[in-house]
Amino acid sequence: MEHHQEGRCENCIIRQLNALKTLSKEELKKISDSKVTKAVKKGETIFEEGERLNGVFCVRKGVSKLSKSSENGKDQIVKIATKGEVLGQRSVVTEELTNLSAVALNDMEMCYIPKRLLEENINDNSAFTKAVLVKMAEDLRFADNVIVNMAQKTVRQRIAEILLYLEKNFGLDSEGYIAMTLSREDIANVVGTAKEACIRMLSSFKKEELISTQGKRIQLTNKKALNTIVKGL
Amino acid sequence: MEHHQEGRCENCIIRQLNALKTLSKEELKKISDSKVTKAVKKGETIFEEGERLNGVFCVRKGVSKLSKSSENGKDQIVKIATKGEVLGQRSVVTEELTNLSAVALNDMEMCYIPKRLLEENINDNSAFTKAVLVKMAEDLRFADNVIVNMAQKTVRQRIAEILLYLEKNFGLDSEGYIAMTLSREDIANVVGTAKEACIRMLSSFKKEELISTQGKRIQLTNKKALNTIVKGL
DNA sequence: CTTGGAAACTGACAAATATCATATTTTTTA
DNA sequence: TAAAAAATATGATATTTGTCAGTTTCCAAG
Repeated sequence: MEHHQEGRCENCIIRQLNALKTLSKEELKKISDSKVTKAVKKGETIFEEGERLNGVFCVRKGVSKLSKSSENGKDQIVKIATKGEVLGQRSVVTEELTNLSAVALNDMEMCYIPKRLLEENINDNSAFTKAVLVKMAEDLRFADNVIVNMAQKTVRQRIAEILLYLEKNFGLDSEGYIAMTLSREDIANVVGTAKEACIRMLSSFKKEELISTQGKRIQLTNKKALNTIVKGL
Repeated sequence: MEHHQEGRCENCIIRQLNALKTLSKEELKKISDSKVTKAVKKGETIFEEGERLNGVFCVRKGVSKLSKSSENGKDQIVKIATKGEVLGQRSVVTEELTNLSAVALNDMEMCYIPKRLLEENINDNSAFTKAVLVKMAEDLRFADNVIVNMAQKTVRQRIAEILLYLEKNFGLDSEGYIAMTLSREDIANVVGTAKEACIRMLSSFKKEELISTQGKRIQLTNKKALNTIVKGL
């Protein structure tokens, strides 16, 4: 990972999205002075399960997957984090080792903010703490929903769901394909199934004319039907 | 549900376990004066998915299941909450409708603390906010682990796991059975499978002499083997 | 007690998913 | 651009899990 100083927190786009927005100009200045901007290339690891984190990473650009490997060696992607998301918050809050690994899905740019700068705010600035809390509460709700989906929905339903999710969150490229491409294996690791089962289901969707593909790019051609599948009909 | 004033927050046992421990005597007094103690009988609903909560529930006694129903009508139990747990925190923090339903698994006793009393502290008392935050961070880590288990482990592994979990968390009764009895259906709803599959797996464990049962009570007779199963061998 | 209803259990079968083997296509790199 | 590597695709088969249709056991109310 390459490091270089650059940009001011006061002007940071992601400030609109995360808890930093509750901080005053002076507080931000302080953080800005010690934060480090890092560029991470596609495929590189940002941190790994079990590491001790001494700070958090704000995603400025690019997309990262947060995953955990189970005893049998398979990876489970728990979350896909994009611009404005903060990685490693939980470990910093609880002072525990990381529970998840973070890997860049494309070229990324992120700010590393050392823990000690945040600790002051978490301990004394309740507006900041509350903003972090609200974010975590939302993450928890999201996680609970994922649990229900994993437990109660079929692979077919879950794959339909992630396709709609990807299009909704990343939009389309100039040719109408979902702007974010995940490998079939990553898709499988998000929905918790085998790579082959995932590929097969995509083929089936293709035959049913719900999607079309070009290489790893996917286009949703019948969203209404996909939505119906998600609901289990 | 029956309501009656009773007990002081200053003396509350659960104060040791949750964020209330960060509050001063005066702040606790204030809460104590407006909180309401409620008795909830086995099977009764504490709140239901989609309700607006105007406060939180501290569990003083008994056990509750937190569940969410999926589109196909099945229930998924996301968490089992016991003494010291606070229900409804997330909805109060985010000002959203509840995401989960809470139902008593046995006779319970809980304190209802109106939202407005907590809001003051969440907004101004950063030690309190941080305590709530840390708790939520732990819940989130737990939830991420559940996602991985659901996605990557077999029903056999997950049932072995919940049996060990129940024994570890609730201990044994006088005859060596797990002190907390869940119906087979509830167990199925925790591990995300059909009731029949759950019953069959328990029968199989019985034949393999890993457990023995009496009615709905379960005794673990070979924990080492159960642990091995959880790890996938 | 006894008895009616719920919960637990079992069997048979269907459907979904995993696994292994291999072919084909796409992407990367030399 | 060709060769190598990686990703995608598909077939065959085994395993797991779900569903439906019952029977048996348990337990609480009368």
